[in-house]
Amino acid sequence: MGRPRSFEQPAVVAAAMDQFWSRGYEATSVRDLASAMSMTGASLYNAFGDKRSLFRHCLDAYLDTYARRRIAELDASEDPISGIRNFFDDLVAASLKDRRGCLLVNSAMEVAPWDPEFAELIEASLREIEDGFYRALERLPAEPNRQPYQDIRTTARLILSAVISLRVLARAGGDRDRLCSIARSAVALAEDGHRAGSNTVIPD
Amino acid sequence: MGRPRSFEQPAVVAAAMDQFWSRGYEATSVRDLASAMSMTGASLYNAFGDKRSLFRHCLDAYLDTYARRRIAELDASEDPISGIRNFFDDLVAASLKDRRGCLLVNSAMEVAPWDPEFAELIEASLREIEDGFYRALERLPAEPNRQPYQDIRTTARLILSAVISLRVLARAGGDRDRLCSIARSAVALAEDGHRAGSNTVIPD
DNA sequence: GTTATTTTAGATCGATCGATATAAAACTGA
DNA sequence: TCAGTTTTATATCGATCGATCTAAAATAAC
Repeated sequence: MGRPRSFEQPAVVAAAMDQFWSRGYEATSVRDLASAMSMTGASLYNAFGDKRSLFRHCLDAYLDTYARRRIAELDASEDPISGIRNFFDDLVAASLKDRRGCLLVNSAMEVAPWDPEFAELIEASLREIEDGFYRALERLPAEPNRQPYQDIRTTARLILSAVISLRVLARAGGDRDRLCSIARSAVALAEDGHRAGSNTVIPD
Repeated sequence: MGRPRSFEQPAVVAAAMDQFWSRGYEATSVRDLASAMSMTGASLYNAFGDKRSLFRHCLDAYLDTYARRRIAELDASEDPISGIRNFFDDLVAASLKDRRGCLLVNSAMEVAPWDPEFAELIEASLREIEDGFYRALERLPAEPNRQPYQDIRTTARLILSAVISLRVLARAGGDRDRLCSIARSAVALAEDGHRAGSNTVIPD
């Protein structure tokens, strides 16, 4: 069986994830990673293959720890509207406390354009989040003072786009007002239904 | 006077801008830049100081060539609503043709968190765009079938956030439907007024 | 205890990073 | 024509990049 490992995989992956999250993929060196993980470079390569594979582990861990956790809470919410409101309350609070933004969105910008495999994973993950909003909107009963949704899928996409811009502005240093404005508009979108779609944009 | 320069500044800055736009700041090497600009590294350093200063020139050129041009067109539009619609029509078309996204948004993600001076410039530039939407909304006359705006500033911010998420998804490979959904919702926001803001998010 | 296997630690690989030193080349003004 | 000035091209600086090699350390199986 050989010599046992002196590190715990979840802990060192979390440490690596923090580095990628803060600095991005390119700007994080293997030595930065090894230092943050309290490992030597040789152990890192032995355990994870290379920098790219380690990043894959980190992205998976991020999705399980953060993104899917929030979606699961949304699915478990009794009232979909308050579920979405809680989602954004949590998102705004977390984004103000931690200015690194969202590893998934950061990677969509930096990694996806140059790595088709990661692009596919990121696209699928964004779709997972979108689907979470879709399921929440589906659960909404028709109410007299709410307009019927023109297209639940479109509304879910708009709520996802609110998440994205909120995360971008959070990383870029946007203040509380900006983040709350976006969060409020996303919640209002879910509450009121939306009237977008009546005017075509770019028919070609 | 000495030997005259054998390059034209606007042309080589545009070439450098394309590199930063495609690959980002960190992943673009000085050799990449020199090659794209058809200059030697020495000439590059002689003319622009260092990599960071060259990037500053590129960001300024981007703002003048792209961002401010669109805002100027919006200001010059006869009808503010069709001005905003044209803005997003142009944005969607450009984003589908060119998958690099927006250099300003890309830099907000990669550069702003680590460079306070660029963070300030980027924040001010985003504010410039927001102010363009603000001026357009201000020009809108009250109409019977449109709700009065609760807050023009908030609406302008939401339209800016639509621009941002549209640009992020464009760079990450989002399809036409996604981009058009966002563009439509932004135009609808301007057309209808918005009802966001009734529910407080994150009082603390 | 011995052997086999795996993980450690430290040194180091060639390549590339941003930046510069040196000197030839190309111009202006006298 | 020639001195003065600036830009050019080439070569290279020390540092760091991702990745690997060697060998010592630490375990399990026997």
